[in-house]
Amino acid sequence: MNSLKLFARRTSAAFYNPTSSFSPYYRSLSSSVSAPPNNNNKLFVAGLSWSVDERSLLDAFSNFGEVTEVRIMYDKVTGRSRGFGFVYFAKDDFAVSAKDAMDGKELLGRPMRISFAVDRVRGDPTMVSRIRDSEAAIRYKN
DNA sequence: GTTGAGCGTT
Repeated sequence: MNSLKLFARRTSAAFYNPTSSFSPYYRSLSSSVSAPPNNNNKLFVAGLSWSVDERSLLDAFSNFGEVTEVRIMYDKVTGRSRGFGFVYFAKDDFAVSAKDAMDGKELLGRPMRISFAVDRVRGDPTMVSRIRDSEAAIRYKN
């Protein structure tokens, strides 16, 4: 019974909508005190060409400010790129301007889709807000 | 020699 309710709640669109009172983020929005689900200094970069490595990703993003770390996710067995990665900036402003400039731009022939990274939480599946990043960045500011 | 939406390690 309870597990059924939980399933229904988690699969509802309201659960994933931070503006909904069904969402676990609703309280943090109301109080604007808790940690935001989005990191404004970490970028999630998807749509990467298989041949893009961390070096070329760093080169592409280091013009916008200090990049503290770059990661590309590789397949455990084949060792090939999974086509997405993360870029960590020293400041939020760097990430914001990098996203604005690079989102949709091509790297090695493929357009990158960039958004602000969400924190992965142990256990639960990662929840990605369905609202636009630009909107989220404003909404979750501080 | 392949594929193409996505939110990850210690």
